[in-house]
Amino acid sequence: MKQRINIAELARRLGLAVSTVSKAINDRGDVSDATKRRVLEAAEKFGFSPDPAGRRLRTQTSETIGFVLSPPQTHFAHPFFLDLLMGIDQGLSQTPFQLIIVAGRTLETELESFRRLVERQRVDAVMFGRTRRDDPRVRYLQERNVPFVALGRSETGKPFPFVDIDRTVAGRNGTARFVGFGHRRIGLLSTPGYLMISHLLQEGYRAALKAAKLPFDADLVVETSNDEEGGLNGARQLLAMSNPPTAIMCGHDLIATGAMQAIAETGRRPGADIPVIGCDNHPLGPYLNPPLTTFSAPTFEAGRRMVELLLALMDGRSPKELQEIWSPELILRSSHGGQLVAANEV
Amino acid sequence: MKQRINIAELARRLGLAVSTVSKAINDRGDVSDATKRRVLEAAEKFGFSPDPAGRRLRTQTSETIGFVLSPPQTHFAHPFFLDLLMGIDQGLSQTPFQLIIVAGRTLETELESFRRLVERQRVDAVMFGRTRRDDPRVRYLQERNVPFVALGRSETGKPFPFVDIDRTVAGRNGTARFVGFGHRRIGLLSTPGYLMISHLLQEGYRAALKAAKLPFDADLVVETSNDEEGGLNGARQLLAMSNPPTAIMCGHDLIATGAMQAIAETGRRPGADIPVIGCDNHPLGPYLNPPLTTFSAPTFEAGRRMVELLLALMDGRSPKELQEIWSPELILRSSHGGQLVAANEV
DNA sequence: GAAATCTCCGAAAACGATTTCGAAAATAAC
DNA sequence: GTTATTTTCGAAATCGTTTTCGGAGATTTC
Repeated sequence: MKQRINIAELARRLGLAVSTVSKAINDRGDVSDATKRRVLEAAEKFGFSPDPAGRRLRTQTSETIGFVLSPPQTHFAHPFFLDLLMGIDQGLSQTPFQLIIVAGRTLETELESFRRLVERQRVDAVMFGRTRRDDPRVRYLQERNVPFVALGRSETGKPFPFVDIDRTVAGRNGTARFVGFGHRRIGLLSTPGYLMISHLLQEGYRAALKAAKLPFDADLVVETSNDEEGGLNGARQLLAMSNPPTAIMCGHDLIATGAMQAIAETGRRPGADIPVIGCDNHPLGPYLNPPLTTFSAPTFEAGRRMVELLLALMDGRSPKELQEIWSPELILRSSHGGQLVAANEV
Repeated sequence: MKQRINIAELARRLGLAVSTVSKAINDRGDVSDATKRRVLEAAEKFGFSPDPAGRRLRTQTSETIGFVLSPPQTHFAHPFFLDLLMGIDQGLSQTPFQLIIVAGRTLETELESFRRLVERQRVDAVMFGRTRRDDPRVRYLQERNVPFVALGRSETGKPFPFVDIDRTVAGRNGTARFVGFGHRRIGLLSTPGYLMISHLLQEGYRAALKAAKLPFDADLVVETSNDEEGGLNGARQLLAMSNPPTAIMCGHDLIATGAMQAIAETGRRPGADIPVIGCDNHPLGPYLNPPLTTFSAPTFEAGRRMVELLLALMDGRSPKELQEIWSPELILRSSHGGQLVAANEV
């Protein structure tokens, strides 16, 4: 292990005072350009960089932000989140902040993860996703006054910064597209409605039905887990109805994947016989059978933007002006069914 | 923001000395059970927990370990790594260590990420994956004497701890299975051979050929990028040969996905006409067309185990006894082709 | 050329914990 | 009851940095 040098030693070698060296390195005023240069060069030469422990102690800032992976993400599943992480990291790389991640184990202990993060580890800020309509995490963080930004909005508490990829437009436009193709009974496979994205998806779905003056049938929407298995089971349930849907809108590509499987099980062709649309543009979507029509989800960009919003927030900007809702775009492949009616989307 | 209390204030309220409180909290000897209990209760009551900044400064340990995501992982792709991360986090959750992750941007700046992590951020240890035959990261970390454990072995430097999911057996058993079905020209779609996993895969492939007394044809192995597109292009190249392979072994399920696409493009049926086997048990494998035969990759468990190895290493155990090679298991679905010869795997 | 004003630099005080080492109190030994 | 030994506690040093504030020395102003 190479010998490490501290600021006092560096000052000694330079014949300067510690304070001067510190100011030079942190570019605070009160030090001439000449000595600043001299210090910087020496720091480079001797491989000095301030020990974060000392700095943190003095400045009372950890220069870390915490990210909590929500419980249902455990085990495989969503490339989505990896992409989000990469975006966040990308954004953070321009700042002095470090990203520390922890995975919430279960829904019950999830808040505990937040507490550990802010009360023990003392991160400067927090990020998370999978917001819920009523979200205890939002309440907790606002109560303790810790800066945070979420992926997704919520109905909880005072305004907070977020980036939200709007599931309403996915629900509305997807459903409307089916309507345009002449479908009158459209199934919706969604994750539980307490999740914000699911709630919004269902809202969009209803809005599209209403616009088309179609009745809402509660039996046509089933809430499942956000994975292939959920899609499989949910679609089986829909298809077993006496009056089954003729098209299925899904809250996620993984759900759509399972749904197409279920459709194939009944001897019908997913896409051609029963069209399906998913959400979030899973990378393997184009390789499914048939290739999956879906809605875009620029997760990487969202992550990067979340960092910007967080920085702005910590810089004193008002949360209200730090809320962004992004519209996903329809990505047409072929699972959405025939080209009967060409362009009829809302 | 709730008022935070420090150890001095807690000691004052208890009528004890700071040192006593500290010892009680860290369970160092030299303090009676009675006062220890008293201190612990008071800490709980007043919501005190030691400021990590102070502790780190004094103990000269950061209690963080860094994980570097390798560059090619950027943008979507591998659920693999998320799973690994979850495993690592799971393992770490029993320890005082925090996980901080950074994403190496490009191969050139990757070492820079390591340097920042150990020289500036001063993590106590490091983890990474995607080892290479000649791996500068290994060299750097060993040189600086920082504890680390890798996912995958390497040919670089002195022994170090790792968990390796053995690609040799995937290459050998996959190829052997094709041989058992009577194939004599077997294609191999691998990632570049400087990656350890690819090198091992190719070794396994050659071993199987040798065992079956089949000639090795360099034209039959093509190195591509580790994603769907790589598989697509690689398989196109193989199929365009004057004497194309009749079966294709792939270094990853994503590659296999692209390969099956390429096969379908030529009007042949992947699986039935040209069988394909992948690696790493991608969660969507069962939903591909046809369902993908692959090799298991218990990434979550590997992550958890890596943490245990790391802890053992930091506890003074010799690196040599902290190396584990796990054999992946064949997961039969149907893309490996006909049941011509029933059970003929090695 | 003296006074006023700027520029730089340095001494010392935090920040909050852990750890060493010596002292006091409690217990044991005789 | 005195001494020896063990147990329990406390004072102070230390980790490495940033920041405040005062004081030289250089520069300008009249």
